[in-house]
Amino acid sequence: MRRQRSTIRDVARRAGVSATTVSHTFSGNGVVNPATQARVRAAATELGYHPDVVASGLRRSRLGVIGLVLRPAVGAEPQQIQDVDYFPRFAGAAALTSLAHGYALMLVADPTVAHAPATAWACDGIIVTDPVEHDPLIAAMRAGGMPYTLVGVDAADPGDPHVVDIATALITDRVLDHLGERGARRVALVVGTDPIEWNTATERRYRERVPADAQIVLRVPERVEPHEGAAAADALLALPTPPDGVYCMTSDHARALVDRLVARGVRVPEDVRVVCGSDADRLRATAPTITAVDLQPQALGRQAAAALLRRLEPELALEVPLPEHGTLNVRASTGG
Amino acid sequence: MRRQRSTIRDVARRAGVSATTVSHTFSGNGVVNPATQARVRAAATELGYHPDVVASGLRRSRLGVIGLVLRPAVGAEPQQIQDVDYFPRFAGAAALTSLAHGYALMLVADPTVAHAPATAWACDGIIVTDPVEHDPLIAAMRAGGMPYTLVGVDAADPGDPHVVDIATALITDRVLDHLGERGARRVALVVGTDPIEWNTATERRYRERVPADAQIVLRVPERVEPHEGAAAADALLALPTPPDGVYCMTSDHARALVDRLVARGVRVPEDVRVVCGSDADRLRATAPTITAVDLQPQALGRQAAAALLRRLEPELALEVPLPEHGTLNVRASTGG
DNA sequence: CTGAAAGCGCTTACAG
DNA sequence: CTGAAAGCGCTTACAG
Repeated sequence: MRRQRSTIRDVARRAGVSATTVSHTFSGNGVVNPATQARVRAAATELGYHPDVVASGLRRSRLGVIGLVLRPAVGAEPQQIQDVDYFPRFAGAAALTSLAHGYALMLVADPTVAHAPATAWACDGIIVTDPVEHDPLIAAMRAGGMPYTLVGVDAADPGDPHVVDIATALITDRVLDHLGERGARRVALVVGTDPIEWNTATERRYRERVPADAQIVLRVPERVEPHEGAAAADALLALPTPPDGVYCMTSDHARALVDRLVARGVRVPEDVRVVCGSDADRLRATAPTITAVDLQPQALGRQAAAALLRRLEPELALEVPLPEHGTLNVRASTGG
Repeated sequence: MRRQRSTIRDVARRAGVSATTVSHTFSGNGVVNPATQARVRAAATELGYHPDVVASGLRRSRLGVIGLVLRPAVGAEPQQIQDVDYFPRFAGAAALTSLAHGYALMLVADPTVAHAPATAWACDGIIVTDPVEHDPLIAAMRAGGMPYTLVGVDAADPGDPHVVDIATALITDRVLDHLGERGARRVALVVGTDPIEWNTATERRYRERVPADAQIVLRVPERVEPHEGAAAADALLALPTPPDGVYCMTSDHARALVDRLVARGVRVPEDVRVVCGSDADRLRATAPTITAVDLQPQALGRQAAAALLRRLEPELALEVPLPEHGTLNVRASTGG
């Protein structure tokens, strides 16, 4: 859709020089007589010339674009975007960090998905949140020599250094500690099924901390009707010894779960304390409000962009603040 | 940073055909014998070949990228991003709508800003939120033949059809009506100074609705220390007849303003009712919570992406839900 | 300091 | 149905 834009040759002709000289003038490479430069710049201004980033990107193999793969939003319908709280904040912060260093941030579809627009490969590096176990995208990026940064570790390759820490074990500790402090003696875990660190490492830590005979783990797929959270509540209440605390990872499940508990006459937090693993509007919008982990999406977005920028431009000195992992927004569902 | 990727010629050589045939196979243009196609695809798979989007973009003048200029976040430091609530949600929704139709969404710097990465021009069309009066970016896009969609109207050119309606007058009416219902008889407007529709059309409507001798308008720049909101509170209280209602556009000003009112012993909402023009976390996070306009950023993001996609691909049949303009999140600052 | 020429990887008339 | 060739707009050795 670009069209009648003028090219480097138009400028060269108008300034009475070669395309090389125009290129040198704008890129700063080579040496150009200041007077000549002035002529070139004048001609460019008159013609409204901008160097074509696509052409130069093709030539130099450097586009000035960072790709961001938001998983599992990919492939989902716009209406289905899960974490309205997490993903947009993450992306916004990553974008601003990138822009501040001369890179645009492009939200791309997972290129390993069928029929994905190939645009995904038109970037200098890719941020992936969140990598899944044995991620085909990671394999493809490695094979293609595409620099990347992962937010959360690929369980199949914990040694990969290009990972931004999401501190899942620490967060799990904080949540279990908090539930314990608020009087929970028997805590159930309601966890998603996407094979991402956030799920798998949470369950692993839970099983390390909770005695085997007291473990209650319910796995509920992320992309189901919200009332599955209600079904989880029913399942927990149907146990011989129901839990008096629940750590529920996703916000829509947590909301539905708490609402069902209340509807069935269970007192929250007196009978059951609940913490959600990801903060969201719906947790604070209606009563009882639900205590949640602040995953610090903006801090993580900055971290991820900075990590990738350091890979792309090693000479860049980038300082970004660390996330305050394990921050809890304490609300009514744990007594305050 | 792309590197040892294989090219169309590698595939052609391996499959024993010409580059033309490979191109035809992947693009669907031209006619290729199915058996030949199979050979080509096999060779491509073995080599891990992906068509290079940059090269094809250069040739076809179509990249599959929609640009998004977030103004006035541009040029601001990452830490300064104003509307953590609005912009990320808008961008997230626009991105998903674009992806669903084969376009990536790229967050770009305002290309009219000095030293902006030229990447901004490497897209098929641009969404601008929010255009400023006499926007140089709009002029540049028109001159360059870049398709665009504006979110909010450029006051200098109200006839431009490529605008997503943000319904500022209607929203102003709803806010003033609400303040009136809650007992405000004398409403002040605290408005930003960026020359965008959101500010200018709000003030215009306010002046249409409020008798001239009762108008109180304070203009406070958007990008100042938050305590300027407190200064606005002081200024209002210093008036001979202080207002009993305030419509304050930005959330950080509104938060500081309300906190100062309370600190000075003014009762909110009994003495002064306050509505904020843009919802944000800080309005609902601490007491007194503040009533706010839900600007429907996600609906607007979808609208904007859809409008631009229709321009880029006229044959596309795109249905996206309309925003529910004028929705208020009613909170303590107007009595509940 | 300046320019002619080759080439980045692809697409597209055009000829066969 | 297939391929040779030109060209998208730029950059970069290289020669002068």
